[in-house]
Amino acid sequence: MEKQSDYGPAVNVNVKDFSLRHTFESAQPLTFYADYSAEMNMLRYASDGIPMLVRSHEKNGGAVISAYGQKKKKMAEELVKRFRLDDDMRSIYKAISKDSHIEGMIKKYRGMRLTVNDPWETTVCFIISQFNNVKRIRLIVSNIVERFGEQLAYEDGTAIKSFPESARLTEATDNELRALGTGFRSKYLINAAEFCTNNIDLYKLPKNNYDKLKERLMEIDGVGEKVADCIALMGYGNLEAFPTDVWIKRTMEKLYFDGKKVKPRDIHEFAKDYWGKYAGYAQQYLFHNARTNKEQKV
DNA sequence: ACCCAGGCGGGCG
DNA sequence: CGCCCGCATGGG
Repeated sequence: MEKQSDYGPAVNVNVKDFSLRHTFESAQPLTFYADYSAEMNMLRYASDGIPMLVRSHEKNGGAVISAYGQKKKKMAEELVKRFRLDDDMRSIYKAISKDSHIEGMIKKYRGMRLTVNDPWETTVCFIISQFNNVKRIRLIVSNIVERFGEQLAYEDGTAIKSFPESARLTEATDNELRALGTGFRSKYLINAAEFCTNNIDLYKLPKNNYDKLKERLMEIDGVGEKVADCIALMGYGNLEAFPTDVWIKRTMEKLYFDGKKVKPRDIHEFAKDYWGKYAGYAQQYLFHNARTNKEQKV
């Protein structure tokens, strides 16, 4: 590893309540393919054509986030948007701290942020996520970036690839995608690439209208209720979304339904009443806690 | 060997 | 509508 300064000039952002490690480990789109070093607390990825190296120095409840790359202003904007640095975590924590369960999780994973990712990138990631596990999702998404991503370079020439746009993936064949490990999801990806390139503009969807946004996203092949919730939350930043996967279902039944089996619809209804406009944040803490406590490496 | 993983679409009643 | 099934793949 060369010196960080070889990657380009630095821009620094000061925030409270930020943990790069907890954010990376909580399995969100960027973290499926970005290169993270726990030792350095550092993330490498390219966003919107800009190669970035992000380091976070965290102490006493605050953090200095530094990005090294070639466009300081763009990088600062990227950091604020991607990691939701404008969120006042104190007030969000206060709003969702409805019981000792959530309080404990906030204490354990304080600083874990939701991320806001490119809508198309998020769509691909969560189509791949279905009937799959996080380790394999990381492998498959990384394979797609390596195979179809645009080749870019840091200031010192170090190579990095960006997430491929939908038009690029319309050129992919079923066999090529299956070779990357996508399995039965390959046809969803092919249909989604075509649809998102020619039939729907993901960048003009009503991101603040939760019901309408989900309805439009579910027009995409391979996108159902749960994946649409993930895209709404992590692709559009709609915090009302409460993705209910197997982990959330289990932990919600255990903590809030007296161990009884309930349907996702009941969980959604509960979450909306209980956590309201910040339900999505509660979900991410519940999800990460459930996975971490099971010590599942998958 | 068997079970599970950030589910979905299609078919049937 | 609700329910049930098959689906690729690798790790525990």
